[in-house]
Amino acid sequence: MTASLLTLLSDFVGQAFVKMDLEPSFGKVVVSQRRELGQFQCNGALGAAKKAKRNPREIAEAILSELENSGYFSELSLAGPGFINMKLTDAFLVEHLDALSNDPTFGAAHSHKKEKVILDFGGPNVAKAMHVGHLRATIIGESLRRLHVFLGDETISDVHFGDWGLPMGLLIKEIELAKPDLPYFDPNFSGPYPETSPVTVDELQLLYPAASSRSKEDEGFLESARNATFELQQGRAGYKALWQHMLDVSIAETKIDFDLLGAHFTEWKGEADTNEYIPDMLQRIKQENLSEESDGAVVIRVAEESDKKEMPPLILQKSDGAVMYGTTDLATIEQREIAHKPDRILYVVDARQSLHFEQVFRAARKVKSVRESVHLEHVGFGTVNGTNGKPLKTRDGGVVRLRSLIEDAISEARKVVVEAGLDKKFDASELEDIATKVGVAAIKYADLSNQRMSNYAFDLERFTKFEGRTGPYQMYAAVRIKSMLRKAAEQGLEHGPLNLVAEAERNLVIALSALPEAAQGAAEKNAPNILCDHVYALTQEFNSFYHECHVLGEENKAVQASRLTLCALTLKQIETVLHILGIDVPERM
RNA sequence: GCACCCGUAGCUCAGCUGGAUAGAGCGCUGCCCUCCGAAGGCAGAGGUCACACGUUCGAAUCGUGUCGGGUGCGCCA
Repeated sequence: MTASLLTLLSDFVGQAFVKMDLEPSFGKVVVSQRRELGQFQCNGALGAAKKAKRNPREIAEAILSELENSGYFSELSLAGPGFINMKLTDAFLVEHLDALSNDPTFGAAHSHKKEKVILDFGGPNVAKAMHVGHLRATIIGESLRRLHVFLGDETISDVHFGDWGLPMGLLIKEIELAKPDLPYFDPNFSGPYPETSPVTVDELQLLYPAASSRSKEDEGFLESARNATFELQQGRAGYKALWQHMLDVSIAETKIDFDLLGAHFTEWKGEADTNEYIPDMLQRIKQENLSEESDGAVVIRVAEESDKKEMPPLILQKSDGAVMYGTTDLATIEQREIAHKPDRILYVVDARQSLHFEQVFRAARKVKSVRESVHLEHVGFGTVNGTNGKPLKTRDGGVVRLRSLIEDAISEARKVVVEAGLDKKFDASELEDIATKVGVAAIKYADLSNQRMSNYAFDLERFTKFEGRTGPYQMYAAVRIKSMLRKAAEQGLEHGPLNLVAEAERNLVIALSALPEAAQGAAEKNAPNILCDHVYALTQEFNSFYHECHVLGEENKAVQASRLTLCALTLKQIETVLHILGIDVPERM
């Protein structure tokens, strides 16, 4: 494995700072924002000067003379109040890239401390079809999962089904109203219960809204649903059997969506999986005097002296005896700690849940659910709005189903692909594969390239233009390289050692070298948009190169062989990053 | 009322652990396919970084306050 270029340079420049009794961290080198002045820059002299109360230009000059002796740089200059601009020799760039070409992570995993990371994302609910709200949870969560895999972490991903609260009681009672003769409601029925579900997933999706609105009008119905929830949690056989059916048909349905989006889960657990564990946990917390009774409910206080805001307690048990999702979340943390001993648990859930997670995390610390070192984090995200800036709705004001969203994008892609004449080049199945990949890539890139916490407008018309800064733009660049490499192979052209002769080639090498920092930054901040920026900068750099430097028509065989190597490496990196973003690149498009 | 998130070009958004001339896409104006795929490239116009004050040699970035938008605040998830 190889260290990243920027790390190497930063360490090297850092040593020069150390020689002047300054901290090595001032040596931080980044890709230059002013490319005409240099390939890389270091602004550390300014910060160091401030801290040491010295003259920044003098420090920079001393650093510069230190660097000059190394032979790594073809150009070094000092600008403004103390900016150091650097250009590396071609030999240095080539040597570094050679080392990188055998590293599947391009140096990104080199300095990464390996961890065991649990990602909790997806979060579908029984009976409720996945909707826009699940789009971001799934796309961002899966991307973070792939990022951690890329960096060498061990990952566990749990879909964490919403399958245990009041909605279950509401559904049970609603089904009882519709089909009272089913055996599930008869407490004297001794089984066995039917093997097939009495309700289809489509029926469930009608039953839940019906139950929900009924509960708002009919206090008695709500009361019976609460009671059914409690009885379910206590293990009433008929309810449990019915619940299992509902869960099974719901899981089958959500798998279709997750497959479409390429989300991968190692665990299909839900809130209900904590049920057996909860009594002991509550007992333990009570014995340790960490919980108390309040208005008939059992709560755990999580407010702290330093709080600026009001921090309500976490309710462990409602006054009717049933537990809520805060309790199952807490129990889930304990189960994960016992089963996996993770270093990190990430919850990719809507930002509106931030108070809830703060309560749960505080409770987890208070009752020592996990070792202190375990990092618990709510990775929130903003809402998906329509073009009017308000939450996305269908024309008649309903919830937009995730499935229809994806299908719309794919059918839009299908149109574009046909307009481009691809239907004459490829058979029906390849065409469909391409349309699917293009449509899904458009949605994913549009979502991931936003800063996580901001809301964004879902504008399918804009997403499906497939021009400019879009998923398909990146795919197109990759496909074009594939096409070129295929032709080169057909002509028997060999790849060869790097031999940089054009500025566009050097720029491309520099763009390639920036992946480790992008990947690590994305992991630290849980921010896939940093990787979106990186891959976009890379494809742009490649496209410039592509127009300036010909490959197949190049007469100098050494230059041609070098360019083939460069193209292959660029392709590999683009595909690698797109894969982290959940975007598949077809062979042709 | 209190807390959190957001306010950057006509539109949609990056940049926010302070650093040089604030970037991109769309849209707009021009170029570039008798050489590797034009879903592409090159160039141009377009900005009081919501506002005010403060910290600093230096602020879109940090602090305080104001305004505007979104969200949340005990028995739903």
